[in-house]
Amino acid sequence: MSSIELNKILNPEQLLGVTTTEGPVLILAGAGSGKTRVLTHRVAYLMEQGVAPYNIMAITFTNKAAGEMRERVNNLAGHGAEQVWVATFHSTCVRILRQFADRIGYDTNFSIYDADDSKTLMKEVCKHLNIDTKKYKEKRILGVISSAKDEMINEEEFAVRNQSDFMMTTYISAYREYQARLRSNNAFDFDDLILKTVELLKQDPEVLNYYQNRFKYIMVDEYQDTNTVQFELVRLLASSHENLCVVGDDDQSIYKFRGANIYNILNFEQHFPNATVIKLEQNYRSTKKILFGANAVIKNNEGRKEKALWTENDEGEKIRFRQFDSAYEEAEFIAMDVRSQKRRGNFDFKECAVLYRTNAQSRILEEKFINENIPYRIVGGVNFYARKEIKDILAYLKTIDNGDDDIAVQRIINVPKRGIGATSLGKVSTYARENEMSFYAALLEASEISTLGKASGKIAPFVEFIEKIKIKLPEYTVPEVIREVLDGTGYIEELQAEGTDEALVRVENIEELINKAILYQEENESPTLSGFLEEVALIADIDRLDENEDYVVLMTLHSAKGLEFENVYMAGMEDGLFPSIMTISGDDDAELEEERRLCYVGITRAKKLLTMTAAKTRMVRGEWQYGAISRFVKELPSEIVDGNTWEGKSRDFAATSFNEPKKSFAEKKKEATKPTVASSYAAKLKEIKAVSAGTKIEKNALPYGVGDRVQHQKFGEGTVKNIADGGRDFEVTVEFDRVGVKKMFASFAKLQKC
DNA sequence: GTTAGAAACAATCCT
DNA sequence: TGTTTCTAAC
Repeated sequence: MSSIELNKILNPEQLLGVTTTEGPVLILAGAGSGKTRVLTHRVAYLMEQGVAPYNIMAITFTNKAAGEMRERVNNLAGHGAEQVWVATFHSTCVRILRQFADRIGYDTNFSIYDADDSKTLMKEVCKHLNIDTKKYKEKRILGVISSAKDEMINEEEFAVRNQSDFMMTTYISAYREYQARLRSNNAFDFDDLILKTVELLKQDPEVLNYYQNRFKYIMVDEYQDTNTVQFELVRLLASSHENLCVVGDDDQSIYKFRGANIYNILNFEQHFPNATVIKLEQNYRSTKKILFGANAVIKNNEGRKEKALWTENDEGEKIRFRQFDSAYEEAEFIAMDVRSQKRRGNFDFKECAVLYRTNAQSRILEEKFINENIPYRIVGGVNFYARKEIKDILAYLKTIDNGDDDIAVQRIINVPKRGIGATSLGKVSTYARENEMSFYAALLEASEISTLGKASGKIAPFVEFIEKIKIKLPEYTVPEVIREVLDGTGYIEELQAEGTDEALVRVENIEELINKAILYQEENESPTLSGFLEEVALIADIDRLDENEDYVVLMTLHSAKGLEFENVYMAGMEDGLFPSIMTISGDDDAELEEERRLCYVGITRAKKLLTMTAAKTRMVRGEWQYGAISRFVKELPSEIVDGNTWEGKSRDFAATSFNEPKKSFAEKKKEATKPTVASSYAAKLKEIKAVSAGTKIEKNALPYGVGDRVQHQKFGEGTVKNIADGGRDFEVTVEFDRVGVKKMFASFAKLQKC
């Protein structure tokens, strides 16, 4: 692709961003200005200029962004593009550490601890150090440690800096002990992945040299979100060639709370005095009215680089605003409006997104979406991989993979119940500490531990079970290891015996984990257990979104960054909720400005239609809360807003055009179906065997038939009247005891035989 | 050692 | 309101 051709598909600023390959470049890319397009074309352009793909690196924050970039680069650049290093910060560091962690005293098959594991470890630390957790909450201590790590302060440095402050002594010792235990468990927490990589590069010139030579051209996406230690990582890698291109938007900096340092972008030109600065100000995403609203809101912020986004797009519809008496009605309106938009052919479900400030708001929305039988997907809240059943299975895998990981071993030694309680565990722990060995190593010698008595007999079968799998590990695929664990523990059977809705959802989640493992096994050239564990450890909920399926997405405003939707709802636009109470009550303007940037991010997600809603009352933590209309709503110019109740009498939304006409129930149900393949545990096991045998996966059968009694999450029990094959899915007719006859697609209804 | 039920407590947003 | 931790009884 020559620059003449590029000329046609890129505007002059974008073109400059693509072709300015040498030296530091800062691209200030406004929302919807085509930054991904610039980055991907830049990679292709570099390759065309003769740069080896092997020497190009692109770093993002989420796997989703990395995946998209990878796909687009592959399409654009073709052969050799797969050698370009496209990865998130965290997976980049994991890859480096898997290679060289032994140089900083870890084993290369280390575990990665998520927030949950870290908390468990911190509890042990507090207990060991006799820290009063009423006074110093584990979470608080972890927060202090995490912030320190973001600022590149390790435990020694932390001690030095705070030695004169006796209020900090507890934190100092907790940090020390926590790190010591991570080390002996051969584990890194999330922050460590980056901090330890930076330490490795700093203390080992050979390794630094190796990567500096490899990464001759570096690109960083969402640069406004980088924290101090991430900046240092990038700086180290780029310091020999200085071909560093960063792309970001200071107006979309919304991660101060996790250490993002906005000065990384604001002071880029000071860090790199010879930097080229390029501004992308033409927006290709939103209508004029939406963009006008976004600009009007963000201009109330002071600490920002001046820019003026503009667009050639249509004028568009006004931004709708509606206030309701309760959050209940608000949610109902959104669900009905989505339904109505779909019915009128305006938007598919997948073109709609509901954004909110706090995860707690999702529950009531979810309820209404289920009632309306609208397919939806909630992003965030409890991360899929943080669910109990998933973590249990993963803990087994970690135990098999890294026996030094005490947290994993202790998590599952008594799951399912083996009659090994806290007292026995304490004895094993003591023995392990006295003999300076890992917990698992101590378990192997359980019969030698005199204090244990007959409890050692209960430990033996567990250890034998793990050892048996370990021996066979080389011949197993990852899904097979999971199957061994499930078979050997009876985990699924136990859940099925329980029979509650919740237990059955857990079974489904395990099925999804198996699916993930199958996919991993198929798509990787050299699949390993460590590799799989690493992949799932770094997966964020947002990464699981699939654009091919037709569902409405519900998520926080934070999760929405980087995404775009035709039709966007911003729910809960109330002072006290958004902006949140702590930013209003505190007198820190910077915090309010960050909330405003968040609002800006929300508005600019919308392409065609934007609707803001508020509730006068909502239930928060068990008590009713009254909220005035958000100040951000009032910052919108009234001429582009439809339904601005704050300026006069409230308007009845029922009288406006999006009130939907009556429709039959059957039609409604039909619209809310989700075309995926039904699944069952038995079918999943069949898949595992199929994959292991190298054969094709077949379409699954349903675990119930006509005449069977089934259970639905919302509608309760009923009898199956009919099952029709609808191509990719089955359409099931059920007569429910409480709510009558309903037709639904099997994969969406998630019916369980009872 | 396990379990159920009571009491305490919770403060956004996330890799 | 929803979740986690504590307590008491099996």
